[in-house]
Amino acid sequence: MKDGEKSGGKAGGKPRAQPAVKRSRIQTRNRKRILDAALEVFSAHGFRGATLDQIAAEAGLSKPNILYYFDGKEAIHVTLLNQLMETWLDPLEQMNPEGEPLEEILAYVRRKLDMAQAYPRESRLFANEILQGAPRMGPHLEKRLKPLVDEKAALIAGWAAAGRIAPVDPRHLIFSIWATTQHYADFE
Amino acid sequence: MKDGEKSGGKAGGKPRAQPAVKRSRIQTRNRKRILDAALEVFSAHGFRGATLDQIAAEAGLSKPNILYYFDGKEAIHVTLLNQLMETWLDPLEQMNPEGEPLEEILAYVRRKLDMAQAYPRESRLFANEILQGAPRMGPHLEKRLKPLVDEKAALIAGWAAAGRIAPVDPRHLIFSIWATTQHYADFE
DNA sequence: TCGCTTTTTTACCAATTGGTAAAGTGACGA
DNA sequence: TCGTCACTTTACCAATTGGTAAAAAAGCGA
Repeated sequence: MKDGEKSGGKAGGKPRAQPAVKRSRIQTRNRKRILDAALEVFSAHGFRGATLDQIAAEAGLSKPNILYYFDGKEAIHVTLLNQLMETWLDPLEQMNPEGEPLEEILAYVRRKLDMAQAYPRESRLFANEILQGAPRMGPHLEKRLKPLVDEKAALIAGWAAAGRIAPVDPRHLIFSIWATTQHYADFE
Repeated sequence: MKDGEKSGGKAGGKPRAQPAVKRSRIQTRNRKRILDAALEVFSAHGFRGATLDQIAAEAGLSKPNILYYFDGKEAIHVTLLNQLMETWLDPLEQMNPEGEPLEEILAYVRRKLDMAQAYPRESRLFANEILQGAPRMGPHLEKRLKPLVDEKAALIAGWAAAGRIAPVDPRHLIFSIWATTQHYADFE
């Protein structure tokens, strides 16, 4: 998982993603600048509240220049979301089926909390997207998040069934951990 | 707490709030329609994502007609927030200092959860506002929310000090209750 | 029914916003 | 040194959006 674009021209035109995504030094640098700026602006104002002008100003580039690197406002947002999805899911992913149940769960909470404090903008970005019903995250939600949650929920359910932890609804547990840690990020 | 406007013309002009807010049947009905529509639209799209046209359509009124009743988009939003603030704070307010500590806290959680499920739009409205840093709620936050939280936090701290409940940071407790219940509303 | 007030509509704006076309600039290999 | 291609800027647009002015249409008390 790295980009988020659907396709692209073949050669002459714009430098969009492609099976073999060769990127010049300038492209790498400017795409990074744009995504950094977009994270700042989107997380502060939400998708609709953010403007390309703000992102451009924050990135130190002109608006048309930004549209040279991305297909549009939505493409920037989608790219950002997809790129951060892995980081976002990582704490849950790391939960180890072989570990000591309670310890694993607490470690997960700790990782989530650390992340929410270390990356409040990323947290807000996701919170905002979820509040709007995740209109630009649908495919990825289904493909990555849901299977992962299913898997870990089954794991926790197994622990509970084996009497190794108190019986809880695993989904509710995961869910309230999200909610709490995310809100700590929201308030900084 | 009822309105949210700052002042208003004296007689002939528009029907804004005033020391003595006499409202005709039509005014009462249409203001209600507008605020209902605004709750729907603002909670779904956030402040900047919502448009007056959407609110007007939802309310079944024309845009200029809406601006006859409210000073502008922001005034509608502020009025809505202030009007719902009491409802919003009510569950916490009801926490009884004389009651059995654990029971009171659990009852509070239950009330919050009930409310989040019964009024998901209101919950989302607040969540959205908080995510943006509560730019249109500042004064009320300070004046109502903060004192109330201070009061109840002190209460919980007292219970903990007296050994009647396990020692916890009261603010964190209140906070995580908010977070969790609110997120249940976000996902419906 | 008349005359006055309240409410609603019609017809507009100016500003903002996402986006484009095309000309210009610069780096770099032949 | 020249041509080519990658990158940037300038100059625009069309659509949307919050908001206004003023005319038209209800309401309504006397």
